[in-house]
Amino acid sequence: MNETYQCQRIEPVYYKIGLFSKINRVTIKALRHYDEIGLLTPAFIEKSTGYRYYTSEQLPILHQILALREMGFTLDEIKQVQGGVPEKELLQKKKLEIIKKIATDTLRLAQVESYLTKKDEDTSEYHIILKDLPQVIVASMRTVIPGYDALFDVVPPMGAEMERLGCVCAVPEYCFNIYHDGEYRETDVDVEICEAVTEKKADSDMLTFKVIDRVAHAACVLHKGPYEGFPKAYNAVLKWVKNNGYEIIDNPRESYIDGAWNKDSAEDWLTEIQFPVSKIVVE
Amino acid sequence: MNETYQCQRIEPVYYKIGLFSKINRVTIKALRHYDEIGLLTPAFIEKSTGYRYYTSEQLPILHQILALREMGFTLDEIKQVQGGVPEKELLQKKKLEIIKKIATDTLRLAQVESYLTKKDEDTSEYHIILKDLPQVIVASMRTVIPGYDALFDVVPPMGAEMERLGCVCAVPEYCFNIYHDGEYRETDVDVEICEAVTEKKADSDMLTFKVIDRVAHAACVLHKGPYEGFPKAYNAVLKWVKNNGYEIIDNPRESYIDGAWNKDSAEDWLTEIQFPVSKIVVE
DNA sequence: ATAAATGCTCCTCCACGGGGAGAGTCAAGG
DNA sequence: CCTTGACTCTCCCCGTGGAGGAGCATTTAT
Repeated sequence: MNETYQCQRIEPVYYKIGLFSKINRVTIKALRHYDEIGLLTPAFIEKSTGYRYYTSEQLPILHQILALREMGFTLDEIKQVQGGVPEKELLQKKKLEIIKKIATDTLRLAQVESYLTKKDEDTSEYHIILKDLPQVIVASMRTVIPGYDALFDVVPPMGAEMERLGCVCAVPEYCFNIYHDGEYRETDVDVEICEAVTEKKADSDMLTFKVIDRVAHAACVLHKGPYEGFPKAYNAVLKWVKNNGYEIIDNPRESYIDGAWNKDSAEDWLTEIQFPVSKIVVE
Repeated sequence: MNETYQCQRIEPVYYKIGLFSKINRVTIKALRHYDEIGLLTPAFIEKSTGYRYYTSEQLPILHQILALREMGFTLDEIKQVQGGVPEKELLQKKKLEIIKKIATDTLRLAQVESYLTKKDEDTSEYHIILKDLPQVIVASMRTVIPGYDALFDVVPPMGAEMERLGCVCAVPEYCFNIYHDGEYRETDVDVEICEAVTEKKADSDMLTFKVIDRVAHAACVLHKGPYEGFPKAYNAVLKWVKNNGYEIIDNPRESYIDGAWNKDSAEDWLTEIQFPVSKIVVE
């Protein structure tokens, strides 16, 4: 039989995998994969050779698979559709999924861009991350000090008082300051020094015990080096918060990790600045 | 040594993996994984037990990792950053990546939505996919026929003529019509019947041979059943094209896959409708 | 008859871990 | 000193959606 015009009448009943893949612009690998997972079984497989043979009846199924795949469905979801799960339901679900993905990507984009612009003016190495701060019980001492240096004078007595009351520090250790002034100031600073403990004790003149609620989202930055560098770190966080569509919902905390008590060089001091924030809802 | 206020002065030099994971809200699995791939090595690993011990010096590195990860960097890319590859470059690259991803997701969203609205009014099962139609050599016969039924009268003589000229059909077989009327009409239809062949022959009165250029993007839909159903299929494609931000750039093709020549029942006929399209660029 | 093209199965790889098995370690309390 | 429970270790399999390749069988064309 020659291969001339007859081809229009004599349909090649079976397509081998290579031809079928060319017709539909799908890779052979993919077709075999679909067979493997039972998504698209060839019309016929010759037992002796294992060759897969497809017919035009597989075309609509394959088209459906390709269409759904393009829309971002996983092969498993496509299988569900074939299994009779209402397509509409899955489409709705998928729609929400995509919307969510676009939202997170948009956020990422903003983040990357905020990094890029920050880099332009300032080569600092701040990395802002969002954290979830758990609820803690703290021993708290609120006082007004003449300046930041005075911190070193008030902390040791606080430690002594905690010992006297039999406090046990929480693990992980968490010691932080909250500044209650609405603005940055160098003198007469209204500061609250908090130390996480395992349980409440009776309040004393110096100390009060309280529960500090969980903060679902806090923009945090690690600052390495002496405390003079704090303003830069604060600026980095503030800029990030602005650029990424958050707003500050509470006073920031300074959490002391490494300091004079365990590191000789001020260059090795480590502090984390934590800003409770909340996503601004745009409508 | 008791565990009271002293904790502020006696830094636990080493954090075990569990504590370190709690402090930073990272899973233990992830920390071990980072160690494995050399992204964040613990400060010290005890040889006898294999326990990993971290110190506060790992904190900034981990923060950087987390920040970059949140921005969508892969661990490998983060490793490159640590290896000295300029961060800025990668950020730029990542930015473009994200923009691209948002674009495709937006497209997907449009597609899903177009499906959802279509489903509301019409339970048809059309799946539109984008294809890349390759360049082909065709034997072409352009003629005006009184009506669609007349197609069956003109195709057989065309086959005979092809045989006379010694044509060899291409594999995969590709036989399609192009309608040159600007609008839909029932009578005096200007149709061009094309059949892909392996090489050009001399033109005859009936046939001309030509090369049909590749079409980078064609919106395609498979129609199963008799030809009366075509309008619905056309509508589905047209709606899809509109909803997904494409425009039609050429006449549609009807590609015949199964028909009267090999299927007894008209319900089994299979035709693909192909619209050359192009993405509308929004600026 | 022989060579080229095509087909087959089986394997590893990608990113980012999750989940669990089975075993070894650490700290506190009795 | 012993137990208990919490913690840690390594090792292995699982998931996406295939890509890439090795090694071997089959078909097709010259």
